Amino acid sequence: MKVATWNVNSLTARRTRVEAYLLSEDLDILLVQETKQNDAKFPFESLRELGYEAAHYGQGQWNGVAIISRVGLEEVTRGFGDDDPEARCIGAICGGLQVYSCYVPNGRALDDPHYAYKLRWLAALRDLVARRPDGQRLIVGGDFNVAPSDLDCHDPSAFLGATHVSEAERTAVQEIIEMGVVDVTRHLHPDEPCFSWWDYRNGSFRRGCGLRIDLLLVSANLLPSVRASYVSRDQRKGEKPSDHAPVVVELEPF
DNA sequence: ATGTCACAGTCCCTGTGA
Repeated sequence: MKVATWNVNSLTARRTRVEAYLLSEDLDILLVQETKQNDAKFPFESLRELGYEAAHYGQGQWNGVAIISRVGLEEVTRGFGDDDPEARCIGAICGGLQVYSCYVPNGRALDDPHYAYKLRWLAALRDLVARRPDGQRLIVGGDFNVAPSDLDCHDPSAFLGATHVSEAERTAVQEIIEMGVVDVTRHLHPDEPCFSWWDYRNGSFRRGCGLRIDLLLVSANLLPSVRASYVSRDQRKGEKPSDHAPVVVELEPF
């Protein structure tokens, strides 16, 4: 079983790339963020021809999250069941896994109301993880817009006073992890940066100036099944890349 | 180097968000 998360920065602009990646990577489940399209535009038909079902929570030109699966897709949930007005979380049961695709608010700046919204949003996600049923196999994947530690940032000194690295954001992510999930890429690669995002500007990718902000949080009961986790860096290369690369986890059958 | 994308509307440029 192979599961990936990918902020595609517009599925309209990235559809061909996403479809090619599903096949080349032989994915069972892809958790997508920033589709930036409404449900009417989502390529359900095209994905079906490739053997995938999909569920989409779209919001016009902003946000938008999806789950693409070839191992079943049931019990789809949109949002947290609270009053979040933005399309940032979709859940489903696929192949015996409860999966969520999450697009955590950016925050913009520490003194911006969007930053407070980001912290509230992460607290709501923590509560969602906390109240899962005993024994559930859970994967929460997405663009967290938080670099959990300094190893996840190419230049921590350049980010002083910025979002993505603040103590409150890191604490909020840590509080989710304390609910019994594991940041699986970091768990398997304790010393490598494993960046997943590089700014389009400044030749950031070429210069290695990235962040690790796309995470796969897997419930601890899945750890014995975990075989590998890695970043598909090649997807940041070539024609019209997203500014994010996909992050993958491979699981043995359970 | 405030250096790139993608989107929608003001519609072939500009403002916004990332």
